[in-house]
Amino acid sequence: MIEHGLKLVTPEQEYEIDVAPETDVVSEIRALIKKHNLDAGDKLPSERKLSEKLGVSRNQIRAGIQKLEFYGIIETLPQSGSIITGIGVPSINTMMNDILDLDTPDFNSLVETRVIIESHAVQMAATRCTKESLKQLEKAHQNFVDCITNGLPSLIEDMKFHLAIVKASENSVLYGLMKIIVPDIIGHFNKEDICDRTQAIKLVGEHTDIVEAIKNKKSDDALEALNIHFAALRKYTKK
Amino acid sequence: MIEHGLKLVTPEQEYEIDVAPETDVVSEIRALIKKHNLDAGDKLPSERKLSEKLGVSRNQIRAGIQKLEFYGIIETLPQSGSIITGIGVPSINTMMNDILDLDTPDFNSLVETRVIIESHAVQMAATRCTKESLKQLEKAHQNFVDCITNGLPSLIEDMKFHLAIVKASENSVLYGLMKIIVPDIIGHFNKEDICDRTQAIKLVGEHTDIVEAIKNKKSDDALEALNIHFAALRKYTKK
DNA sequence: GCAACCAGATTGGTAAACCAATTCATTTAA
DNA sequence: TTAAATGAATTGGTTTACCAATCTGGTTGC
Repeated sequence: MIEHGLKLVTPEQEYEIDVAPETDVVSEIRALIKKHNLDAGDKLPSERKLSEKLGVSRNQIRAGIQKLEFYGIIETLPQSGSIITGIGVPSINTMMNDILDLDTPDFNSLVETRVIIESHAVQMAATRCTKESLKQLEKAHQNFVDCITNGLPSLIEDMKFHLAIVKASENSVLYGLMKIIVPDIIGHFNKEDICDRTQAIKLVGEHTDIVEAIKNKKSDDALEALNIHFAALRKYTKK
Repeated sequence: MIEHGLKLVTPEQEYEIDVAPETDVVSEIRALIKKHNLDAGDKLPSERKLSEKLGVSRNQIRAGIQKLEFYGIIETLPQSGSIITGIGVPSINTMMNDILDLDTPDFNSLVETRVIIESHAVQMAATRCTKESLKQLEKAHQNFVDCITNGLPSLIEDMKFHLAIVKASENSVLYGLMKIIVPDIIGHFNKEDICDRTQAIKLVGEHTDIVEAIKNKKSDDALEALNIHFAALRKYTKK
């Protein structure tokens, strides 16, 4: 059964890459979001309005919205409307469970993969990150620090920081994959509910080291700083 | 605009991991596929039949089928029915374009990411692959060899082989991510249409080296063999 | 015997009507 | 003046019925 997941296509068939159906409803809606500068939390026009505005049936609008919802870009509330979440990350939990036959996407695989991605990303970031993504990285770092100093839950901000690292790698695919993984990481950590003040402060220092290394274009230092960061983190989770 | 992709959630909210709605239609259909031992090419029962059988409205059935179709698990033909493709890999092309605002998911990022994933996977496979996944790897290798010797297009089988390597790493997440990437790799390579007999034979040798290294649990050798393989491949694509 | 053909049943796709929950402006009572 | 109450309008969700393409199986004509 599982092997079916491996089968890409029978050899004699031509492999058809599904090129997007062009003026797709999804694209239209996305364009509309962009055009109206809709932010996270804003409401989308009602399905009927969209149906009329885009000149397609409400069914198609609904299909598009459902897809967007699956992506995690919007969330639709019954009898109320669809709002923009700005999350935009499908959880690999459900996705993997649907695509593969994974019974339990194990945490070790998750962490292992995360370490692989970030280890490369941090070096790539140090060698080639742009001014813009560096700025975003520092901003994410600052947000994390603020969270810690104010005693607020910092897990999300922590992941955002790490996401910013991968983004700074300027590798769009790697960034995309990281985005797919992140919700699962957060989910697993949330279960264990890690929150230790002294540890948190240590994390800030480690984050700072990483940022500094990237800023100074020291690829090796960045990797080392990341490894230190992960070592602490790993020991902490291996309880 | 793009930054929205980074926003996971506003700090004050609780992060809600979407646990699957249990007896989802998708799961039911998947269970049905498994139960009836449906293979690729087989037809799914009609929407109406499914609706009656599962005791839910046809709309829900349609939604589930659409999701399955998005996953690439099934394909639905108008006025005919839905057939099982067995592909089961969503194209990151459309997905990334929808999730992020990537205008052009660049090929370099794709290859770079692939190299990263496989480099680790091949080592992990050498150290910890099971008898079962090793068997699958060898089978995939044999399929590729057959394709080459028969002069058939081998790109798909090639990717299946590499997929089998990652699967042998016994890291489910890494395997999942690889599956997401593969269609795009195939798509890009298809455009360039690489098919050189002498090159192909060389590829077979390189594949063999990789398999042997994994079989002998030689992690370093496996990585080296993979690097050689990629070096040739890269030079070839860098035209 | 065999191929072409032609209805009727079946399919996924679509549109419209309906439902219940929510929203929101207006009214009403304190 | 303010806050609770109300009801019409609006929302997403669901059901229903219908459409056109397809498939199926038997019949017809050669």
